[in-house]
Amino acid sequence: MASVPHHDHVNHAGRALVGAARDAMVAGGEQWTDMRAAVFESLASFDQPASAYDIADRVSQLLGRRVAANTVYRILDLFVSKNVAMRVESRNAYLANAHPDCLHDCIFLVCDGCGATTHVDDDVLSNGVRERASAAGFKAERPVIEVRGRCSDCRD
Amino acid sequence: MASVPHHDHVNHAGRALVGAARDAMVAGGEQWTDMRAAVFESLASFDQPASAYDIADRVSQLLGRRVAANTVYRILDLFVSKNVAMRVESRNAYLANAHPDCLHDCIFLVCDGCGATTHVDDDVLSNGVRERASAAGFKAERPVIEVRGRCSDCRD
DNA sequence: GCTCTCGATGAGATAATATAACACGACGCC
DNA sequence: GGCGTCGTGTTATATTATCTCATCGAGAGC
Repeated sequence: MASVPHHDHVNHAGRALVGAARDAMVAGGEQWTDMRAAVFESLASFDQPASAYDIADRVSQLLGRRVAANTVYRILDLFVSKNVAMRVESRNAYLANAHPDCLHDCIFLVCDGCGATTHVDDDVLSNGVRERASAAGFKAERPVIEVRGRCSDCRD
Repeated sequence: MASVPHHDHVNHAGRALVGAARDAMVAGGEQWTDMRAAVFESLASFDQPASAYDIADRVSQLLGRRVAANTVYRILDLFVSKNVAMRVESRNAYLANAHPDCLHDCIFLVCDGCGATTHVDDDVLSNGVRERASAAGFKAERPVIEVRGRCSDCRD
């Protein structure tokens, strides 16, 4: 598989992930409030893309009080804009970003069997998509590349 | 721009488009009922991706009676499965397919200014995405490549 | 300390998108 | 006629997303 581009970022995990998210937010001029921390932790605690409502439930549990969806949406939108979370369009769901510090157009492999979603980067491909858009006179702002299919565990 | 792959299909328009859709459906072993024709015509009458509810409204108008969303969804799902329509995931909306007879993974350029969505094909890119998925042990079934941005009319 | 403003959150309502459950009629087949 | 399948109608409900306005606290300027 020598031809496949690799990714050698540190993949922040657990509390380190939270720290990386906080740093990225602060670096972007945003506050890191308790609520935002709670939303991020909840988001990161899923092993699959989570809907805003899933997250709202988990945040509510975490904080011991009811947190409304719109609070969660506001924060998720902010996270996405700061590259701390990513939205999986074809599932209307969100993922924590393991390396917010580095900017890629990412490619999601979304398993229709188990829902697991893996995230790969391939700048050659994503630049190709951007170039293809430019060639059509289009100013690419946010490429969305997601592949629906079956992960290795869920193939027949 | 000689390096950009082209597309030389006949782009069916108007009634010819409807005919192509009907043929594709029939070829796929599906019926072409009045309701399906009405949904397809309504879909094709939009110059932008249309939501199922937009379509339901237009079908209702066309038929002079109330047609419920789920009827439209059923038919749209069928259309998508037969490649007669396509779903734009990042807008929760649908487009008629101008050449149902030929199968591509398509790339949508979705303008966040005016909503216009153009459809390009680039088998080199889409195969690249499929290969990238395979390399990760993933069985690609439906690649989704959509680019959010600004069309040439809506750039600053 | 006081007040002003601003950003963050709370609360409730509502909109927009999508699916479920079940009934009914048309049609083909036996 | 009796049965099965397919397409649609009808109603209800689930899920996702946004809007509006109120409140609260931190910091700036005085």
